[in-house]
Amino acid sequence: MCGRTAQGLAPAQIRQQLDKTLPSKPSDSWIGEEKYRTSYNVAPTRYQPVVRADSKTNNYVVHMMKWGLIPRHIKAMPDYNSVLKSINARDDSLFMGPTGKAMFSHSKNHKRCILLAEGFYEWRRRGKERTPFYTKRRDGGLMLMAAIYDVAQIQGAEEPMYTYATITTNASPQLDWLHDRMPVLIPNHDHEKICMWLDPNLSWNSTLEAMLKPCDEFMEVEETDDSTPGGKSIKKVYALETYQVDEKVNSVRNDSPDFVKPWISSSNKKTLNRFFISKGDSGSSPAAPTSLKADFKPEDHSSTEQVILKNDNTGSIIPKREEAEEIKKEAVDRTQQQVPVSADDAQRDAGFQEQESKSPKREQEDDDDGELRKVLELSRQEDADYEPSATPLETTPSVLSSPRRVSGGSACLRVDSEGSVDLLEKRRKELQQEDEEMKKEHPDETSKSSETEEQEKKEQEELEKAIAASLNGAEGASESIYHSQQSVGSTTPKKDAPPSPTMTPMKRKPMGSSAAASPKKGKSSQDSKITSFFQQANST
DNA sequence: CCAGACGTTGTT
DNA sequence: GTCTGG
DNA sequence: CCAGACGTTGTT
DNA sequence: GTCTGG
Repeated sequence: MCGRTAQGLAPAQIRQQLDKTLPSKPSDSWIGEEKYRTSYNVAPTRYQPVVRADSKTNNYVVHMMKWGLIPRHIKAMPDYNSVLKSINARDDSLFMGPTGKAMFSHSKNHKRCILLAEGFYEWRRRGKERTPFYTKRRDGGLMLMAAIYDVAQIQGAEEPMYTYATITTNASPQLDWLHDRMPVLIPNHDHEKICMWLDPNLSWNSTLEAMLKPCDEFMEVEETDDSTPGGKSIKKVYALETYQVDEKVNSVRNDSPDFVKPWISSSNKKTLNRFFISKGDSGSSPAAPTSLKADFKPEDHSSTEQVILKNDNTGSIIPKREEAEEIKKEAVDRTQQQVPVSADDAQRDAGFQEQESKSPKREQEDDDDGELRKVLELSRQEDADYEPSATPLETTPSVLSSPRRVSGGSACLRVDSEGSVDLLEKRRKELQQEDEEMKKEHPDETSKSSETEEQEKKEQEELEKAIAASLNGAEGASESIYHSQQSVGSTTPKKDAPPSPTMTPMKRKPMGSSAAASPKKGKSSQDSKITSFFQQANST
């Protein structure tokens, strides 16, 4: 996960954002600034700006580092695969549990840093199909991705090599439709946490450990209440928004500001259309976020809902009927010509084009908008009784509360008490047993056909959620958390925290005692590669 | 003491 | 480098 | 992370 | 399939 990021800000803009974000003003020095290139398609092995503490100047510095952690004791250039495998560090690898890991110990104690990204890409997988989605902060602020770095003296290289790895954790309930992992984010306005994370003299402790959880940040937005004309209220929405983007982002050779803008795929158009034809709705439509209470003004960075829904400060994010046509049209136009929609965007786009002027032109969108126009035409007719769908996602909470989702769980991995692994193991066995019993009692439900059916249904729900996210930013996702109040990943540092019933499926076994119980897979070839990774160092 | 491991993701 | 296992 | 390449010998 | 390149 999290193998691609975006950072389209100019250095001056990054500095400006940083001033707002860091507890103290960072030093003006930006190590390796000449390596910086704005890019909306940042892949592993590329240099990116991270913030770290500089113990010499006792200040924060921005430092261009290479994505893919190479530990300090590596002396020879590691092979390609090894580097690739170190672009992320799992949060549970950092815990000092019964099976503490050696590899990251130096970094986690003394070399924590923050990657300065604007957002990250994630590919949603459905079978062999991969669809890129982009996730960014709703307020357009910097996305502070928790990371660790290290300095390696590679034989033959003149300069010491600064490399980093972002830390991953379980996906939040708002994002787990997309993927089961996500980067650990540090809340932009929590100076204390930022300060602690960057403190090189602060060794690993429970407070730091508690930061390693899925993003559960919400931000307040003002909404106008249609049922009470003129009335305004404060609503909390998830701090991140996610939407589908252009598949051109797949290839790292491509780069464009368009990659971080919403993109409606033709396969989604049909489903999209259903939202607009949604019928049988009351007049109580959810309102739009009109102004953000956070420090970042919406006009600082293009905000998706403004872009797509042409938010006009009068309130409703759900378009009035006549507006709906224009919105849909605009969506078409965007997929077709991808016009910059705000002055800020235009400015940024211009800057980007200037920077990338010599890069080959990407081919014009070959979209079959004719088909979409037909669909829209159709919708216009069927649309006589168009009413905005209050919550297109009303059907989706079942996804979150589905029993299947409950099986497994890894949250208690972050608990470092003795016996936590046993607890986990126990819980896991319980769940497995439940699964077995389910199969016995309802063999039909577990039969392949109905399973496939269920899968398809789930996928459809997810698709709708994805599209809703595409249209409404995090609006839809935030809706779902109201229904499942428990925040999945917000594990307390408490030692005996029981597994949460809403935990996401466990994809990985705990290491150590329990892992020893199951026979290891035959991956000797890989082992030898791993070994070579670490031995290259010591051999010289 | 020395030897050996040390990573992630995606598959199903 | 640093931790575990023998 | 995804896309794209993936070979040798002998000749000038 | 597997490896490298970006």
